[in-house]
Amino acid sequence: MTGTPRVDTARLMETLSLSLGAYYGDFTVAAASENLTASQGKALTVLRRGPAAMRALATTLTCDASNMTGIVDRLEKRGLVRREASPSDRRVKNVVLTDEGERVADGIRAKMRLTQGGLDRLDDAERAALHELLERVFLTPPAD
Amino acid sequence: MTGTPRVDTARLMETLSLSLGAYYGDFTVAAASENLTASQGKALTVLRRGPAAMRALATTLTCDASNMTGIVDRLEKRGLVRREASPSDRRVKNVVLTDEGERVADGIRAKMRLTQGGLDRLDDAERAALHELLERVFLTPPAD
DNA sequence: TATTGTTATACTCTATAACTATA
DNA sequence: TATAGTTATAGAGTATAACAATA
Repeated sequence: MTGTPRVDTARLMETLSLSLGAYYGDFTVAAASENLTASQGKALTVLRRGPAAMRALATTLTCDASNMTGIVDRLEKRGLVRREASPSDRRVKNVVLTDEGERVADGIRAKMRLTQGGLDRLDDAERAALHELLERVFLTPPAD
Repeated sequence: MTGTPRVDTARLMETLSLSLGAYYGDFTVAAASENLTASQGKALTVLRRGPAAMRALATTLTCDASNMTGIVDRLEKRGLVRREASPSDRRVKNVVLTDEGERVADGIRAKMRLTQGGLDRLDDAERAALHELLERVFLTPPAD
């Protein structure tokens, strides 16, 4: 058997770019339906994994630390997160998702209809394959 | 054989979020190294596929049409794109990549080291599988 | 000395609404 | 009437540089 035709890097990057655009568009619409910007929604999504210091949050969102102040300010004003002083290091402030914030974060994911619908097209084996391939490509630290 | 354990939707969405976040971070850093914002880099990437009207560009980038004016203004000022009057409809302006713009767009993709390195870990069959899965999930119109 | 979070600043992105020139 | 592109405007994101508090 000849198998599937070879997919060169340029084509794969193009497909990744288009896929990301579709995912990000879906996410942005879902966040907007909760009256949140994409950055605010992204911050909530990250915080679903647990509390994080301002600095760590900025690193995860790949933006400068100074940006987090305004983003967290707006989320805090809406009662979606709160700042907590770190017991171990008085310079550090941990950002924690409130119950309302958790509810909104769940709502965003639930509203990502295009992505959910796309994933529904895959059977169990395909879902497992996609999961593993993504982990290999993006979430494995470089051998170095 | 029991096969791979089942990957539920929540877990797959989480991995997608992290993976595409990594891709987007890689892209943003690459664009910044060419002194471009992510939106400007995205516009160049889209234009690599061919000229596009302002409106079509806005639709592809999922932003309001009014935003394109400023983005294209800045790209044009740097000589990376140019506006061309459409011969068929005098209201329409087609945005075209200049040679310099094409060079810069290629440069961005070449500098996405993390993504390229990640893709290098896959063999031909795995690359083909990833490509097909992404197309199925994100680039196939909903059955409706 | 180095680090955390904040502030001040300047520029860019973003949506909404109103305008113009075409169709 | 409807559509393409632009302008004006206001709010939000973004990086840089400088600062106070703490390590």
